[in-house]
Amino acid sequence: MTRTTRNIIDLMAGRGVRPSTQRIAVLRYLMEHPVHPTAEEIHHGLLHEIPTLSLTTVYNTLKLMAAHSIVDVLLFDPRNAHFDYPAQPHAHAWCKECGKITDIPIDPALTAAPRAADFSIEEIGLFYKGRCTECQKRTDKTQI
Amino acid sequence: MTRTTRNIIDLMAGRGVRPSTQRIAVLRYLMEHPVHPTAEEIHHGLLHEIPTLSLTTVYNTLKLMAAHSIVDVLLFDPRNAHFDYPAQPHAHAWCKECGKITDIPIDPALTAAPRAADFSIEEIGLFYKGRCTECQKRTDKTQI
DNA sequence: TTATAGTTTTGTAGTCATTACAAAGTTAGT
DNA sequence: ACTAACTTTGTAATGACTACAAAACTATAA
Repeated sequence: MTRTTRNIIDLMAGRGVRPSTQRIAVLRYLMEHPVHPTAEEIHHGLLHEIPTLSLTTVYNTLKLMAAHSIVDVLLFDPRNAHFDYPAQPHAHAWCKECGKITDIPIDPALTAAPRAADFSIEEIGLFYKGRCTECQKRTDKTQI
Repeated sequence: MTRTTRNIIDLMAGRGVRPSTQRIAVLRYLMEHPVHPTAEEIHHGLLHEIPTLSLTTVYNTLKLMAAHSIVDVLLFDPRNAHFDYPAQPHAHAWCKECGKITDIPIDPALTAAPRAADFSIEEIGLFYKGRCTECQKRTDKTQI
C-alpha cells in the first residue's frame, strides 16, 4: 500500500466515506491528474487498472465525494461536468474555444464569506470565461 | 411601442443582434422576471403572448444573446441552465436544497480582472453554494 | 468456517435538457 | 413584387446522467 493510498483512505474516512477499491482509484486519479477531467475521462483512464470498472460507479463515486466535500464539481462547460480535487483554493478559467480549464491562483480575500447573511455558505466558486493564449494565437493567425 | 421595447431594440442593435419579435420578447421576459428562469419557464411564460413561439427559438435566442454578452448563462443547477439579464454586476447564491438562485450584491473589486495574464477574460463569475434561510429553518424544525 | 445482513458495484434501460436539421415563414433591399 | 438572406418552427436525434435490480463484496458473529 503506497503512501498516497494511506492518505486517501484517511481523507475519506475523515469525511465519512467508506473507502473501496473503486473509490480510492477515482480519488487518486483526480489527485494525480489535476486537469479537471470528466467522468468519462476518469473511467477511461482507470480501465486498464480496474477493467471491470463501470461508468455508473464513477458517477456514483464522484457524486458521493462531492456531497462530502471531497471533490468539486465544475459546471462551466455546458457539455458535461468536470471534476476537481482542490488541493489549494483556486479559481478556474474556462476557454470557450477549446474547453480547457486552467487553475488560477486566488486572492484569499475573495474566499471570505460575503456580508449578505441570509444564506449559509458551504462553497464559494470564482471563475473566468474567455480564451486561452493558444486559442488567441490560433485565431490571430487565421485572421492575418 | 413601449419605452422598454425601444431600449431593448437599442441594446440588441448595439451588440450586433438583430431584434425580432421573439428575441425582444425573450429579453423583456428576462428583464421583467429577474428570478433566473430556465428556457422552459421562459417559453411557458411567453406562450400566451406569442402562441406560436417554439422552445427551439427560445434556446436559439438565449444562446445567441449569451454569445453577444447580453445575457448570462448560469450553470450551477446540474439539472438545467438558468438565464440572467445582469442589470447590475452581482454574484449568485444557489440553494442546494430548493434550487433557488438569489442575487448577492458584489464588491466591485471582485470584478477586476486578475493578474494572471495568460488568458483573455470575457466574463467573470462568482457564486456561493449553500442553503437559503427558509431551507435552514425548515431543517431546524425537523431536527427539533 | 459459515451464515447472514448490509453495502457496493455493475449493466441495462431509461430520462430529459439541449441541439441538428430542413422546411416554412419573414424581412430588407432593389 | 422579386429575390436573397435571415429567422422561426417542429420533429427527430444526441448524449450526459440516473434509476433500478441483480450480482458481488465486506464485515461481523456464532
